[in-house]
Amino acid sequence: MITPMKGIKETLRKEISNKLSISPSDVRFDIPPDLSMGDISLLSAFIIGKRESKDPKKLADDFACKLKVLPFTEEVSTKGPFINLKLNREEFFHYSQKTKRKIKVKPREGKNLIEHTNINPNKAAHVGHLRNAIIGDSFSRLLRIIGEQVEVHNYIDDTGVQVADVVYGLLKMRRLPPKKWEEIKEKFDHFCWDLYVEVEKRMENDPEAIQERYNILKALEKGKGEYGETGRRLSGKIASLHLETMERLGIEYDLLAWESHIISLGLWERAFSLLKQSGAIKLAENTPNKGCWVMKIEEAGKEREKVIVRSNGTATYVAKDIAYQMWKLGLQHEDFNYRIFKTYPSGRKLWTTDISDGKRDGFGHATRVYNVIDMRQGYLQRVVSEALRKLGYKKEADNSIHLGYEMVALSGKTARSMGFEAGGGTVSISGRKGIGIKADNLIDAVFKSAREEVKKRNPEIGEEKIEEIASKISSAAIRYYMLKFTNSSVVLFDIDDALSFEGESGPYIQYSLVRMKGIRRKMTERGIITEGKSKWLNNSDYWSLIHRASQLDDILQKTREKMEISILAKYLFSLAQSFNIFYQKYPIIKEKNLEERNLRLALMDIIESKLLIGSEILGIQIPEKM
RNA sequence: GCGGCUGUAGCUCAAUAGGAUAGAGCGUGGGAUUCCUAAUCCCAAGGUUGUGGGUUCAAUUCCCGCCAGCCGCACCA
Repeated sequence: MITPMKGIKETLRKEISNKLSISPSDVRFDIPPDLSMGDISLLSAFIIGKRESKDPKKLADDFACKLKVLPFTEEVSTKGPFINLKLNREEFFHYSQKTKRKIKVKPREGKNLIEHTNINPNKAAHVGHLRNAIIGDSFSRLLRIIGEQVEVHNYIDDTGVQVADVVYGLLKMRRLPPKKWEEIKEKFDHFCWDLYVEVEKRMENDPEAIQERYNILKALEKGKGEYGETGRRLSGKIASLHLETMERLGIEYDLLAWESHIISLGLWERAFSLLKQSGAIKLAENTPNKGCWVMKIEEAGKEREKVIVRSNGTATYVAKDIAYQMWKLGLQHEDFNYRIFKTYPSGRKLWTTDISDGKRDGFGHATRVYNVIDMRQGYLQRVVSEALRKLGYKKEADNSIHLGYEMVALSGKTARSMGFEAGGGTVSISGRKGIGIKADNLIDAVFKSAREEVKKRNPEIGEEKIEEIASKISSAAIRYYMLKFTNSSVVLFDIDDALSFEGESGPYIQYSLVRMKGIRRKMTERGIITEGKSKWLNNSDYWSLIHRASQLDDILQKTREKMEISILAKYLFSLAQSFNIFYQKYPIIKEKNLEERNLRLALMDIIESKLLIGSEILGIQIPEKM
């Protein structure tokens, strides 16, 4: 239940359950549709009435009588079965003022390991990858702001087929070994994007190429020879380019974890023996999977078999994932070495796993692991967690959390504008076919459009400053666009919508905050000084603003619980909107009445504090001017 | 075939654990700037919440059937 001011709600819950002699879980709050009815509504009469088959209206009246005196509360009334509380506005206002920067969500114990991005290091990142990284990054920011321990990992599959394919393309189709890569004029990952499409076409009907790919694949695991070396250079170079792309949107990581290191560490061997020992997997004898090690999975009352180890003895993708998930949760003995990969301008250090050199450090050993992966992987994620359960790690299985979201597809209009076939409907992104919008290109386009806008509005500002502002605006626009949809909704990526700086968008929130800054600046310029304390003046517009602002803590808690950043995004937009409406009606600097002016300023401060907390989580930076 | 998700305004999406009058943005039509930033604000039009039943004081929300769409169900990653 979202109600204003989390702290007050908890006090009320205790008090009410005492006075009515009902269980605290029967004390359920809501917000009345109109604040003239009350500020918080109490739904207990419904719940208890239903359970004890009593008339809820009578119960409500009865309860209301017993609740004459409550903390923070001025008036208790009923409307049918609803019990509505009116808070003492003056008291609430001062409380809000005092606590405007505090976050009252209880941080959970233990370390959260959040793994996101995980892009195959063989070609440029596209808008689908952006959704992943932005959701993962915002969720990390949320937990960190709440005060929890967070470690962000980016797993890099440098031994997979996708890398092998581009190695094939570079060496066999283009004759471009690493030392010739500087001849490539285009951005390297963009070059590989097109090359990958060509390779995929070749692989469709060239058995020799397919055989060669298999040889490359084997070489990648060892990391030796021309193939191994090229693969290492390729994935290293592209992973770095991905990091640069993400940095443009303010996304940073703590650790890069390389699949090749996981393999050479031998995590799978230990997991394999544990799985055999515990009986979690069995050697199939009669089924179609004869000769494979399989795990029985229960799905909708039916038993299915999932192959974990192939009949040729090699481990499948899920198998390696089980082993690695165990490492993340501290269930493996072996550990990597680590060294610093790069230092961000913020001073934050990005580490990388290594095996040959470096030192040991305390990565992993997480209490909770959030794997940010799209929903198509839901089945495999369940298999991983089920494997942990079968190994007896029940708690760890519960803490292996799939933060799933739907994929990004191109809207028909956008797909056609880029020259892709798009019947009437939408078009799925496909790296293989080269269908998609590259992340860099999107960022460039939004940036360019933002720069024009800033220039137009602020002709006096220098080029460098303009670019700084434009980059903040474009980043906010893209991030908000990717965060405003619920996880379960497929994002129909529309380039015009993504380019928009108006309406429900990141720049809208920035604009509101920039205006607030502007008001404060103007006041200083004009030498207008406000007295320390502001007095509460009753006005329902003022009140509804405070009421809305005070919901932030509940929103944060719910966002964490549901792992649904869109809840916070929507709330921040509506809060910014409330301020804009308020501001239109109630000027601040112009206001002659000192008490009114001071109060409006105080309200602005409260809204600003809440918006700043939220913007930090969404990864929206606030420019000086817009 | 089995399983999952989705179906809400012209379009893209919200709607808290079943709550009071289903809300935003875009688009459309009209309006607001001598005044703190018009990337803003105001007004209007726009809905049988896919469909048929059921549960109840109350259903967009829960249950069952049907229709439509998307996604999984590899000895691919």
